[in-house]
Amino acid sequence: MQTRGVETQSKAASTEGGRRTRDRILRAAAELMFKQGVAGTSIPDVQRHAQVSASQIYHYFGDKKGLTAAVIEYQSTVKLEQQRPLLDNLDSIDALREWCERAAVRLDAVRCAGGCEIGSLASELSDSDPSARLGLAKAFAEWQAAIESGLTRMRERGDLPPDEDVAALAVALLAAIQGGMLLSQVNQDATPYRRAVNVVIDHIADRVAAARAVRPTDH
Amino acid sequence: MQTRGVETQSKAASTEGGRRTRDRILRAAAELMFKQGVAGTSIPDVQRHAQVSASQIYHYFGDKKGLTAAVIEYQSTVKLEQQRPLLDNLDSIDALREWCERAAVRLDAVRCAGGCEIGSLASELSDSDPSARLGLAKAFAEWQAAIESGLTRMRERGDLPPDEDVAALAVALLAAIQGGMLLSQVNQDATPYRRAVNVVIDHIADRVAAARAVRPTDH
DNA sequence: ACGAGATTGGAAAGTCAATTCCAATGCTTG
DNA sequence: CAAGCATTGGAATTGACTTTCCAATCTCGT
Repeated sequence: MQTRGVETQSKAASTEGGRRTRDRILRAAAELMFKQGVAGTSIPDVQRHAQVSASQIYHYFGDKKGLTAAVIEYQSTVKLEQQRPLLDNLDSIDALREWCERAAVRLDAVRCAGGCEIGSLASELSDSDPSARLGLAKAFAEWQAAIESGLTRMRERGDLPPDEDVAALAVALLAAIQGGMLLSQVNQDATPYRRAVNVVIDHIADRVAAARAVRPTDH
Repeated sequence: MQTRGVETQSKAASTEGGRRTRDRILRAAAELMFKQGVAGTSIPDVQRHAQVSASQIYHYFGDKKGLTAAVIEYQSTVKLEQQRPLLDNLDSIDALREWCERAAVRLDAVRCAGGCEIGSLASELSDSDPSARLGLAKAFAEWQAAIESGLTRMRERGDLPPDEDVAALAVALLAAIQGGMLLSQVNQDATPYRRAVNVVIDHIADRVAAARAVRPTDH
């Protein structure tokens, strides 16, 4: 429980029905804000999509900013949870490739619409909504930490050179994912994403090879 | 002169004064849309900033979509022109580093606000405005072509292996730039951008080393 | 069953944006 | 200079959106 300033805070639901309503609103808002952007999503839009009245939205989320904040938190946790099994085991080249390819398949499925759920929100809100920016920074940090943790294990295991800057590699991979998704979104084709990500992973693979060269046969 | 559909087209100015007005509007709109996003920039905003009346904007650009399209074209050409001398000579590791570092310095100067002029527009408009998407895709394509062209020269010169996939490297660098700028924007710190870009350039440098290994002493 | 708080519907206020319109002024060309 | 088009100012229209408000209705513990 952090100290909050004047910011609006969303209220939890007390009853079962309320919980379902709140959830319905959140899901609808998340979907719409992803597909049309935050500014492009009006409260009436959310009302229609979630089949609720305006008062319900304002009851649970205070105002649009509160709803947006809730959507950010929702998307962050959802994306993290979806990838949890993979995210916790990014300690091999194959695992990295598998994880990134999973995202590529999703891109294909939606014709690259929307790009990254978090990235799109970040681009739209970072400069205008400081508290949103913090939430998004946290989401990216968790992602980065997951990658870095896997790379660190590889380094400890000797798959990467002892002096390898795994933090830089993690940032580079995250950037490749975000930038790749943006390029794919603009081109409506997942190829740029795949290329960008694969180049970075190739680079990591080269580092693995470099580590092997020093300790040729360890396992 | 391309075949246009129902799209609004911006009208050129006939008089000198008109030209200056049109320019003032364009510059103001570009700046505001960059700093606040397209949706966050209203026509009255542009009016105030450019010191013009509403009719002048509608006179020269038809409607907001037309103004947005003009801004996209404007930003594309401006960014390209700004970097022209560097862009045309991206045929060495040093040149690549210099070019990317130039952007990093700009990021520092604005505390990473706004990210990339083109990237931000791309993220906001790609899914909602098809013709904007095309314009942005073109801008990215020109950038990618410039990088690829430099890398191709390096390959022809023997600085890169003959079978090196320079298109993939170019996309990867562009993605690192875009993704890195996004991460830097969210974190209000240019470090992520620098790390992401440097990792990719390091990778290219490794490839140069690989090419040298095959033809040790050529020059 | 009763009362408090939770939840809901829907109207209404207030704001602001996009766009249109028309009248006025300026410039250019014959 | 006079007609004609370019340019400009500013009001008016229209519509949408955010948010508030109040009067129901519902739920739940006691």
